[in-house]
Amino acid sequence: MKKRGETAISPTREEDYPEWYQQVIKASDLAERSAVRGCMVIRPWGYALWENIMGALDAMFKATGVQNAYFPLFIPLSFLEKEAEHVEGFAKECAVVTHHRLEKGPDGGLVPAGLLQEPLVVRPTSETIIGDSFSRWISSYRDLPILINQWANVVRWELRTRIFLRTSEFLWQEGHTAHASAEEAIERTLLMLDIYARLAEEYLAMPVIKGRKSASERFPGAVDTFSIESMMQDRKALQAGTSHFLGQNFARASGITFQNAEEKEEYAWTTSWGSSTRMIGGLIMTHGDDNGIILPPRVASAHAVLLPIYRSDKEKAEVMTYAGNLARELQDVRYHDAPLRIQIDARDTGGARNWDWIKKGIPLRVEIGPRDITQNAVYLGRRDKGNTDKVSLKREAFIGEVPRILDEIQKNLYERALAYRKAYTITLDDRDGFYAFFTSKNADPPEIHGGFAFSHWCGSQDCEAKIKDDLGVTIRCIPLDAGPENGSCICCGNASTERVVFAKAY
RNA sequence: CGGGGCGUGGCGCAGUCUGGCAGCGCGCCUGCUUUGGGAGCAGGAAGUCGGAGGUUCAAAUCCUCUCGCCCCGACCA
Repeated sequence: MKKRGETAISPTREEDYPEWYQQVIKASDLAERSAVRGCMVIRPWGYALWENIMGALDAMFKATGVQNAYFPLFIPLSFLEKEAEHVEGFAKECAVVTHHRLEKGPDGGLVPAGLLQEPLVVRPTSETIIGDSFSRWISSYRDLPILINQWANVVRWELRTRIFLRTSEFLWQEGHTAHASAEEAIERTLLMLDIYARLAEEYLAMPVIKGRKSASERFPGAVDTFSIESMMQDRKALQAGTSHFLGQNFARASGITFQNAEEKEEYAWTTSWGSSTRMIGGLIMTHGDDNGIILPPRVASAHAVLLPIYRSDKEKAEVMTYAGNLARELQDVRYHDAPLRIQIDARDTGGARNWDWIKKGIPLRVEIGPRDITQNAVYLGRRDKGNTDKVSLKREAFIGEVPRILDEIQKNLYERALAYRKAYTITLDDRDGFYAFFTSKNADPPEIHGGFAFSHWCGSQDCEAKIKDDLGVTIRCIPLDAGPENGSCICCGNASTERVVFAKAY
């Protein structure tokens, strides 16, 4: 690792973005690779972040009537087979449990024994097993809607993993609802999409585009898939949450029926929606800089760290008392209906201690030394500003101002990310310009290039596939807030009625 | 799963071509001196050189096999 270099993280984003991503996670103590292929260990600093994300989402879900429940990790193979498209979508990445016992093998090691009659699939998602429950819970239209969420881990046996963005096991929430009408189910699908957008924009400070997926990007078995899409600092798109209208496909597969008011039996209309630890990857790539991650205050693992500065033992005692009292007072301050999260780092490691917290992305660093005690003040550094850009504030004023300062940081991060996205979002109507936009000037390694292109698409899967083959660019979504507009397809030139978002994607 | 690259103390790396005591920087531990922007000096701990097998008097280095990681591609949240 570079010491006393220009930046705390090496390489920089510019030099090697994927490697920067790995290094920044390592340097921030968010997570690390594990002994198990493709799986990660989420360390306390990262898990606290996830807990805050969970807390925010969970409250929003519950405010719309959703209840939490828990379903088994194991899914009978036969359940997965019930929905044809669904099987096809997930079959390749399923982990399968075939045995239930270990025995001593001939060479002293343990070998699986006790073959299961029916193999169990480790859930890649839970539509089928939850559908099984729904089929028994629902008999009348009076039982509907049913609005369930579970916080769980899922396993998808990925060929290529990237920490937080695509791991074989990941943590997520999956919501599953059943309704008496298609309209109500669609309304729920879009409502949950809105909640994901709110989480991203208000809590993670990540501007997103809400949209509908093209048929080829749809969830296996869904009638319609919606997503929120966000631009990372390498200008690739990251899908940070998805919401699916499943029509009656899964109801049919799982036998979820109800008797309507006219005494007729009908299949229910279902939805599912999910968001995962992948959002943490998005957070890192949206806000991180060459000195580490930058945590938005609303979800930050901690809001402020107090850094006592002292020479003698006598000074240390005084400074520690001052810091301890300050910490207690700060913990009584409410920030968005919760106490401030405060840490004290009393390590006697000089300036290196500062850099640790910069790399960890904590919003506020509060230095407290003898000088501050004399002046009844604190010396404040902000992660959204330069590392040496610090100000002295009177103690009482600081305590009163913290929520406002945190909100200002939150806003700055959002504005910065939005400005970045705007700078690399382009409306393109000519094919050559489109190809040039998505082609790097350097072949190996390619520099950071491209972005989001709003272009017309005729709706043909052939055009979509051609652009993907030629450029590695896909349709991220068909934006919901854009109205119809006549134009010609960026690929084939045929008539088109709307613009879609093209980008390279994670 | 195909192509490329890389595995050497916690992190970053040199050493491999041309076999000969396992090294460097940072971090860590102890002591002293320091301290408002990555402190200095002295001492110290920490490695089955990814793993297995082979060649050799001798292997981090050569050969065979294998595992893992990273990048690109296909697939996916």
